[in-house]
Amino acid sequence: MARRGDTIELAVLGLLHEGPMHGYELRKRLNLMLGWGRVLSYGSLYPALKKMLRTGLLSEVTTTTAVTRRPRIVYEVTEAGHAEFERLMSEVGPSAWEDDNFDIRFAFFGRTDMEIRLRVLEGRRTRLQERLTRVQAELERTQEEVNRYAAELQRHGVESVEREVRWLSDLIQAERGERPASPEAPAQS
Amino acid sequence: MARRGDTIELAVLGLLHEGPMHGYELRKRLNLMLGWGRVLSYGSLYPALKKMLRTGLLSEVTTTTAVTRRPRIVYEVTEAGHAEFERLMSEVGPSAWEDDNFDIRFAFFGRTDMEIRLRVLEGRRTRLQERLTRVQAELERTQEEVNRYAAELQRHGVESVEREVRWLSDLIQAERGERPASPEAPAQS
DNA sequence: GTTAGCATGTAAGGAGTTACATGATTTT
DNA sequence: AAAATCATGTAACTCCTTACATGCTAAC
Repeated sequence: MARRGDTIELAVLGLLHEGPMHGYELRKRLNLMLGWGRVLSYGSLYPALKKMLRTGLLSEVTTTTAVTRRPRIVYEVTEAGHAEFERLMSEVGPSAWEDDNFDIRFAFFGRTDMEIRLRVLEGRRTRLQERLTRVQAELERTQEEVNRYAAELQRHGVESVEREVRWLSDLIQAERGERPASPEAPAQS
Repeated sequence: MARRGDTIELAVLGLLHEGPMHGYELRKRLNLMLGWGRVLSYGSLYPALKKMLRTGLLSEVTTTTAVTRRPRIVYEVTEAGHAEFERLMSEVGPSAWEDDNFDIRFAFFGRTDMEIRLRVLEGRRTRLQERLTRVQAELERTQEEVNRYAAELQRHGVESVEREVRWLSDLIQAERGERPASPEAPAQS
């Protein structure tokens, strides 16, 4: 099962699919990718890369091409790495719905089946809708709210989540429209 | 200076202002408050409360009222706690702009000056606009983007941030309109 | 030739989660 | 009387950041 911290691993495997890279560049691309607020530090990237070398998901590229370059370590994905990438991308459980995990997974959607994509999108949508229901119920219960600002924050929060739900719905429809969907339409999981 | 982890402290001080509470209830209210995804565990709340007792920000309420109740520990804010709350709320540096910190601060805006409110709102808006500019610049530079899904994610992200910027702008205008603003209008910090 | 940026790492520590441990009280 | 929920805590562990340490290369 995918633990929370597999996010970096998945991102690295996905990025390296586009071609071998060294750590410094990986960090830049990564920060752009999951870059809404979060910035990944060297202190967590490099150890992660080393671990992935140890566990055989990555291998060092033997720098045959240019001898003039300084000693930087270029990584590429191994067979085992590809397998792991596919295993992680096929996870459709809660770990795929958390914010960071979802974003990474989504970015690499092009390399999964439509069935998986739909399950992840629907899973996240359901999760968000549950949150919405719970918060709105709670809001009614505690309408003692004398606090204008707290109320405004809640309102804006609800609106943002509702917006994301609509976004997900559009994406789901688009996925379904793409191909006429298989005979046994997978509407409910 | 407010470190990242002062978030719980600020939230607890702010919530207890409404009246004494015990840990279990604080957690429920807290989770509702910063509850978009994050859930605070006992393992971090109780140690935090103990620490705040030690440092004198909170005191245990001597349960004079009901003797029938079971042994639960009710906390209230001390003088020092009130002072610390106000100190934290007056911080207008980067720590006030981070997502979680901002939300908590915003929820307690009713207990600060308009000047502080404006500075925090404007600070966050500026921060978001910077991010936006950086990401959009980066998007133009790397338009090699063959990846539909990654591009869609970026688009949605940009839109969300733009929406929050508009929200902040509305709030800032509302703050300014509330009172006709002081003679020396504080338009720029 | 010295500053700025590329590039890789390690050590210490912060902040919080999970899992464990315990017991009282209310509900069924 | 059992089960659910209220209520408080601790220990171990995870993930990550900050700060430190190092050295190469390009630009000025």
